[in-house]
Amino acid sequence: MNENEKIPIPSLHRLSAYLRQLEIFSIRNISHASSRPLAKYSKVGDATVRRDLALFGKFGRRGVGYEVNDLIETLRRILGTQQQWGVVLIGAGALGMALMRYSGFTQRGFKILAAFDTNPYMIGTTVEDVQIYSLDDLESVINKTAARIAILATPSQYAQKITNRLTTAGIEGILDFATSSLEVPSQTHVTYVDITAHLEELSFQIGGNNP
Amino acid sequence: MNENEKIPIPSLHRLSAYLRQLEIFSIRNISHASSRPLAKYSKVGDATVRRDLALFGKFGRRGVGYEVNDLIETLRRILGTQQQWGVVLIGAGALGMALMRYSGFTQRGFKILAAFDTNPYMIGTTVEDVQIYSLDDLESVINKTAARIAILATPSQYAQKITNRLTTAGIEGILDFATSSLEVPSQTHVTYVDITAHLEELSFQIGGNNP
DNA sequence: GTATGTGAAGTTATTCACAGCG
DNA sequence: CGCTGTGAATAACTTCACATAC
Repeated sequence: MNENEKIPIPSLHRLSAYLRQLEIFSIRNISHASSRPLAKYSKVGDATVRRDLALFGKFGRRGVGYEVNDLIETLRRILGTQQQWGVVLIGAGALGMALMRYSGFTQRGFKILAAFDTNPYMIGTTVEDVQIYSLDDLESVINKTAARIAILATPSQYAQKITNRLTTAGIEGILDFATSSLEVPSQTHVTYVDITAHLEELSFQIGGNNP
Repeated sequence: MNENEKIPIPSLHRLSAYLRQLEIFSIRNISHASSRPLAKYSKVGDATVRRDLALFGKFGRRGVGYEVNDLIETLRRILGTQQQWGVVLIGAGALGMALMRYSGFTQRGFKILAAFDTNPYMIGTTVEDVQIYSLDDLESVINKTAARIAILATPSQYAQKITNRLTTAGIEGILDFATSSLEVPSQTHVTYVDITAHLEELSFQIGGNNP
């Protein structure tokens, strides 16, 4: 309801989960969904779904639920993905390639505008219409493309130096696949994808149940 | 301290973060670390680091801090990654390729023993010593290799059916890159990596600061 | 009848603050 | 004196439960 209220991070992540689920409902031509089915896929109660949405407004109808396509639009507006975000990808190795080949980003509001690498055999080539530039051209290409988000898919040891260049060049958000924590100016946002940490979570949980 | 106490998931994830940081300290030959530097890289206070570790025991020395290599060993024992876990990879597309080529898993206790795909041109080939099998052979290879963890890197629409086969075949933990939520037996553990959700988090945070 | 939106209650997680040990 | 380990306090998050609207 109050747009300026502070949003709990767990709520924010669940909004993405609701959106994924709603997109599936939409494809199946399901026109309405109540909080119960939306909750089912997020390991929370239905009250939490309603509470999460209530952080931003009243979108449901009592006795009916939420209109699927409306709520999709609303969530995209909340998350800011009704507009298309320009993204640059640093590192065109195996992971970078996988990201360029994944078409889901574009559908969801994120367009990879350019990729960068230091491998001279790659520079100048394109992958899925994404041109690979020399890392030397990082600043100029960011400037030209007006990209605001960067995905870091480089070896960890280069991550901090590249991050410094990215923030100086005006990048406002960084998604980091490297495992070391980055230092950034306070106005820059960073989020981490640590696949190993997820595997460790599984290892712990499996181990704990097998004493 | 109490091994059977329930561990908060956020604490568990931070243990992985501490471990990453300690591995870096170890490489730099830093022998001791106090809770402060470990906290610095996890956006929490130093008391939280001590609290997280206290869930499992007393590992520090007052006035000194924690012995880096000892704590690495302790965290690996807690997380269960002193042993090597056998992992199967479902889907040898761009993402699966990237995962096979990433050497960090093996160093951290996770060994990809086999990969599966439906593409006949890939079946029978190997990538980084990992053999790619037909999806038809899923059960027999899981049985032969005794893998306990699976990584799902297939298109979303196949994820649930494959998951059913995985759990029947005895897989105990699943790391899912697909975006739809999986139904699994209660004893099976699942964790999700949703890259789009991370980008949406950035979009929200950048948008919120630029009204 | 059904399902939202929300005060109140309950639960879980984090931080404070300091005694106590090296 | 520095830093851990932890009881007590605080903050954050989730769920309950129900009045309210369709």
